[in-house]
Amino acid sequence: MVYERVYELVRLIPKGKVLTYGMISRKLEGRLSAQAVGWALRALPSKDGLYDSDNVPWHRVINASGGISTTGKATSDNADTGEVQKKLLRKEGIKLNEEGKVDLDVYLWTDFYGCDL
DNA sequence: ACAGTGACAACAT
DNA sequence: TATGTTGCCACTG
Repeated sequence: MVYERVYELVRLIPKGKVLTYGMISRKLEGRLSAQAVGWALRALPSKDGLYDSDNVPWHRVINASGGISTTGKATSDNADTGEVQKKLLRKEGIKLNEEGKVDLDVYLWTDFYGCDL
């Protein structure tokens, strides 16, 4: 399953850093569109074995503007994901600006392109 | 096999 | 600056 590549990548994000969907997409070199990266996380089970919300820091993945995309459209097992994500980010020391966005200049995981997978 | 369904991004008004 | 449009592609039933 291609989604698992995304999960593996997300698992490598250091605490206190974030990545954007587009960056992950580019890292996977066309295997997956930015949108598909989002779908992968959307499909991430809350607790179901190898890849779940316990060992995949999905909250460190945000959109190109540094914002949270979950939009409250969540499924039954992930209701208020947007708020949860903000909380988790703050817990890791990531501060959000007035618009509730992450400051990419500060928290973006720039070494990402140097890491291999 | 087929259609519906999405946590996005880049570009064009 | 703010919307609209288009390309995107794996997963599920």
